[in-house]
Amino acid sequence: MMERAEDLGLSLSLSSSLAAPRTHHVSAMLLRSPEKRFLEMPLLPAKRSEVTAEEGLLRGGSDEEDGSCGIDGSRKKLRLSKDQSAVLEDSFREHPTLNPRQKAALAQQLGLRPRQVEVWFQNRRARTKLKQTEVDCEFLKRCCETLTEENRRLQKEVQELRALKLVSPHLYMHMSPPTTLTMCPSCERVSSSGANSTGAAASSDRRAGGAIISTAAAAAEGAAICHRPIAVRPQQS
DNA sequence: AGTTTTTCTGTCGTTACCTCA
DNA sequence: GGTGAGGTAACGACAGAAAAA
Repeated sequence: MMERAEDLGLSLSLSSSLAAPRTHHVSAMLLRSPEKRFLEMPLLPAKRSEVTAEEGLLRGGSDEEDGSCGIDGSRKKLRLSKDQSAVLEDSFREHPTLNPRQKAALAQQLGLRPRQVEVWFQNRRARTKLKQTEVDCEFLKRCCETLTEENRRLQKEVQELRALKLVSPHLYMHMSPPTTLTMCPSCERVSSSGANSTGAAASSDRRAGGAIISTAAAAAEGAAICHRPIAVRPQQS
């Protein structure tokens, strides 16, 4: 609450009551988004860069303070310096989420507004998640290929055994037929090693811990166990 | 102690600016 | 110089948790 007040003076968009920010956001949105603006305020300029300085103030006010707003009210896009990015990256590696104190300290250290640091972390988390999703996707694709290949191999084996049965039944009789093609019981959570992991780590949205847990990593544990048939074992009768 | 309201902070989806090929 | 793609800062909407009333 108190730390939140630090932001207050710097960004109007973070004002405190629920109703106020909402209405403020709405007006900001109307000024910012061409489509919605068209729906409700068709006379306003169509592009953000065409928004006047007065409207720029309505939009948030804080831009004025850091000089990121042009004379015409258009907001110049801030490009973080390499040093700033490096510090933020380091900080992110240390803790992907910031408490208000850390945020303020970081902002001060970098000469940015706390809101900017906050946004940077939000975007950084989003990027990390996106990347992880891509990795997960790639991994699952490979799993699928492996399973397909395995399936193909086993089907072939079955065909061969059937052929053998037809050609030389007596020989076949000596080797007891495979009774079952059993999938790993870990699918049913019986495995000793990774039984719990698949479900438990299914979600990669972990707020409190801050750590992003890979779904693929979780799946990997499960998959490594369950996609492999335990045995096609002749059963002694 | 339980309920409602407020505040804060997270994700998600999107926009728009900027750079580069 | 114009253009499209990709990266990313910034934003609004919304949800959920915690604190306050």
